[in-house]
Amino acid sequence: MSLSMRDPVIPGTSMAYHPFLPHRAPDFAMSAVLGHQPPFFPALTLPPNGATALSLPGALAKPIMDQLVGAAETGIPFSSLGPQAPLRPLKAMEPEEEVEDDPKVHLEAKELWDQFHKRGTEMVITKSGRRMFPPFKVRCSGLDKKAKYILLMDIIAADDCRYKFHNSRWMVAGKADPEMPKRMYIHPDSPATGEQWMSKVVTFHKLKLTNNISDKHGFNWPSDHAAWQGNYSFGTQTILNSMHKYQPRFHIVRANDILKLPYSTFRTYLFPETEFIAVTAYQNDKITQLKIDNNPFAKGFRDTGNGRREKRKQLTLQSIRVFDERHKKENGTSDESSSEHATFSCFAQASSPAVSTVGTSNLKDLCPSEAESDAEAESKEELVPETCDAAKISTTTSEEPSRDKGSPASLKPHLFGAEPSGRARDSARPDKASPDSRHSPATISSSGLAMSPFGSLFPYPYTYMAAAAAASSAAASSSVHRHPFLSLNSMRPRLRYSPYSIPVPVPDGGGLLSSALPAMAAGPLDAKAAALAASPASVAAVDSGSELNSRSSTLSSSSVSLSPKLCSEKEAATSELQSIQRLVSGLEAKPERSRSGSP
DNA sequence: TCTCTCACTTC
DNA sequence: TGAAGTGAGAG
Repeated sequence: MSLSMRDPVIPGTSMAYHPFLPHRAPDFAMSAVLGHQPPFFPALTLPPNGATALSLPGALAKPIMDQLVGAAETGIPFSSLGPQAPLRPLKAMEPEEEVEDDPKVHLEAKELWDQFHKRGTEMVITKSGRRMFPPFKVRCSGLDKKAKYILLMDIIAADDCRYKFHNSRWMVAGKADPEMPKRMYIHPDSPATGEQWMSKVVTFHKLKLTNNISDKHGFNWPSDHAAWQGNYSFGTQTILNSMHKYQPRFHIVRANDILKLPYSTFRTYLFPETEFIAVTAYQNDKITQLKIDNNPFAKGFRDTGNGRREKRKQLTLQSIRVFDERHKKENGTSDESSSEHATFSCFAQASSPAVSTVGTSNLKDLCPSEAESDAEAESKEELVPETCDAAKISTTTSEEPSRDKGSPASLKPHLFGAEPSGRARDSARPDKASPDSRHSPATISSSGLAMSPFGSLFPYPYTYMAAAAAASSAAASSSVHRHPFLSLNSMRPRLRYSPYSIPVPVPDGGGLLSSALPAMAAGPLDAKAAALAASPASVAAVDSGSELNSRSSTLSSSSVSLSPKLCSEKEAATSELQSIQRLVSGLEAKPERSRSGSP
């Protein structure tokens, strides 16, 4: 029983979406119901507001990443820190005075990202790790100045395809390779106050991309808490598959301690223009040139200057001219002008409303196949400017609350772009002022997304503008229909998504940590199980099931079998519970886990 | 396709 | 000054 790496891309429940999700969270929750405490949480006590939290005395405080990395590098198995470290329960976690926040995130250097995106951004991955360029930078606003936040970033597979660069364009070359271990990058300044975050551009330039599955820059969560196992690890390098398409995600978590992450609400933001294909060597010359032109470190390769590129150019200039002359005479024309847009086709298509389909999910719609004719490609090129214009509407995303828990049908316009998102949304939310031009005019409820019975792409403008996926639902575990833009989720005001909930009393007016989904609080496992059989309509009330509904209703070619999954989950739940019992009883040694994680 | 080394860059 | 970040290009 294991979710695929790409699972979070799939629209689903906010719970299922949670990056750490705890595909085994329900198991743990069940154990809690039965009175078992998670292993390594020696004296777990529940704070008065119902939240469950622990903190490490300073040891894991800021800068979190440095210390986590340090622990990893010094060979200290992080998983061993749990029982040995002086864990202490948060005694009286006073219900904080929680100032309402309404985070908005603005992508920095959007124009540059757009330039790359329309050509099909490539990011080089190496064994030792390469940085992203352009670097992922955002500016936050709307945070509670005094509250502390942890900012994170991860990169998820954008679809289920493997690509190849053929005839100057990216084409689908088959099904995606097996997923790599998932990694979450915690911004090294975390946690910091909202004021601090808002005072500067938050940059994730230190995150590196690698194709080295043995990479040692990752480490598991310092606990054998079931919810953390086998899902995400943390690290400064994220492992990707070459020739696969990826989508970076940005997360805001209101929490003053990293150990509260599993219990906290994630607000997730996607910027479609940051999508890219991982490569070990650049495929598209235009991307190479863009990198050279814009990356300071690549200055030496610019035409202007005395770098080796210039020297080399001079040396080969003559031979190139001879070749060009001959080539033109033979072909009469050059494909130079068309290749630029052509290379973008697979990117543009993935986000263009024009290619949304109604009906079952069709990979070919997501990823242009090689069989696609040039004529078709040409026609798609015309979409490019339009799509880009839509993208320019805003780079600021907002996690907007949704009060729309309507039926799937009522949400279809959001999903398929039948009408401008703002209109549809505004009509459903008359009390919500029209968003300004910088902010998302659209808000999609998680249930709506999850309930999409068609598996079609989310229209680009909508997804783009409503990228706030707070709680964003990107979850789910379908191996076929997954698209980050579908992972939009919003909830009724202030009802934020909690990674998983522990079934404890949740008093009204509780803090952030008490915002677990009611359905899950009532019994996560049961809720999930119920959701398995739920009809699309019923999912509106059971967020945790939306993932599954989405899966069952959208995948025509999915290999996922729901019932077996449920069975296996229950079996695993039982096994997990037994394991926890043994651990609590000290009868079982902690399993040593690979720091780099395993798929 | 991928890995490694190189010359060149920034910081 | 040196560590680290670049794409090129050979293999």
